[in-house]
Amino acid sequence: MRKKPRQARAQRRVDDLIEATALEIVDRGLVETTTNHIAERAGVSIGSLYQYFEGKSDLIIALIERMSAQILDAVDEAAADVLAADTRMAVERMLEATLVVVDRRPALYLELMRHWQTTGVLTVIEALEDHTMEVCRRYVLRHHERLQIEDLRPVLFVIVNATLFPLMRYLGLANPGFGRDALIASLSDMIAGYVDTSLVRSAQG
Amino acid sequence: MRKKPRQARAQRRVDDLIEATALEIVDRGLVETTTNHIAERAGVSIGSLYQYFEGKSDLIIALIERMSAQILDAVDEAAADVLAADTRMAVERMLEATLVVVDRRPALYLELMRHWQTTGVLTVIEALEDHTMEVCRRYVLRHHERLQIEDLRPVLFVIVNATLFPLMRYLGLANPGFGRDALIASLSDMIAGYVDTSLVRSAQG
DNA sequence: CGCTAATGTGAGTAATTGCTCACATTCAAC
DNA sequence: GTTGAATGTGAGCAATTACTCACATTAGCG
Repeated sequence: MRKKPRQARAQRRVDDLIEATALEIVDRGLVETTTNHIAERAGVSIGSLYQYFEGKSDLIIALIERMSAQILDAVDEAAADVLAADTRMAVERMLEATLVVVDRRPALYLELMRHWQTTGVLTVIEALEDHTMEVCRRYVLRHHERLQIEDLRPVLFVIVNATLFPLMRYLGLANPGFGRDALIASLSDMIAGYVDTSLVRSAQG
Repeated sequence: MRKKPRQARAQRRVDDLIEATALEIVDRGLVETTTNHIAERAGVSIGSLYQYFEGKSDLIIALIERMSAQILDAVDEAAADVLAADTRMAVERMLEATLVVVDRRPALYLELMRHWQTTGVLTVIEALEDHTMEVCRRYVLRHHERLQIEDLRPVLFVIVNATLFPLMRYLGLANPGFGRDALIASLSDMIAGYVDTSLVRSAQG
């Protein structure tokens, strides 16, 4: 951000610009969204936009940071309830908690996820990934007697990404052919089966 | 494609343009790649480019179709060898076969995968997804006595996407922190655990 | 009020894009 | 060789982009 707003009026401008960014992204798509359009939609002159933001990606980063904070909160809240549960229930609860947040602005989350490799989006995704891995790590350590895993890194990587990406891919499907519950059930089965069976087995062998 | 090349010279032009598209994508990135740059790199005038291609996305589609054909061949070849094997081995072999193809032009595959939601890329991804699902379906049917699954659709969806995306995410990491073998092993464990344990169990229950 | 800093404006610039079209060259069949 | 179709050229147009800057307005404070 270029300059911090010192008056309430300026803070409102900044908020309006970020909200307009969200609206434009939903309507036009991330790539076609331009600074001029954002300013117009926010009812702000293009000059003011450049007073507070470096440019398009700066605006997008500000937007995503707000959104990811919501997801992180939801994940943490769910994690607290779930640390003692069995693996399948834990995964299911975490997925559902995430989807509650996403459901508030599904089109926006979807369009951003479509371009998850864009600078800015990726940074926040990685933070989310790290955070989720940390939650998983805590879960595994809590259940260390049951779950004995030599190298956690690839395991956590697979668990997080094998959940996150099918989920977002599903959300992008116009005609999935099966319900969201079936997806969550399948994912939970898979992760639980992986953690509870393969890992213990490979730790024994 | 706008007009089909009738002479050998024109066919060479078309090939050069597609190859130049690949080179430009690797050097500049998919978004920054422009028709003018592609034409210049191919040593072809921009006018000729528009004689054979509608525009940028048309070129990209042509490129990706060539690439996906290679992967589909590799998948089919591996599938034939693997239908009788146990689940873990089957998954491992399929992943390795895919990676052999990707390793021929890793930067190109990576950059395209980064933008997998782009029109054109997505179409080919979906074809690849469908094809892989069909291979999985054949595997499950072959082992129907061992694997009894009620609704295959969500299961196959999860299997394919939980494998494909972590794999491509891994390839995009500058500093993964663990080896490719560890990734393949983890993914194979997960899928095998899912198919061999959870599914059979849920079919019994 | 009067004054300064903060805030706001939007026409305009420079750069880049996709793409066309009038024209030049080459091929292949006769 | 002639002729017509296929192929090739690239200057340049129209549209769009990010972004600037000279100037106007407003807030806050004595």
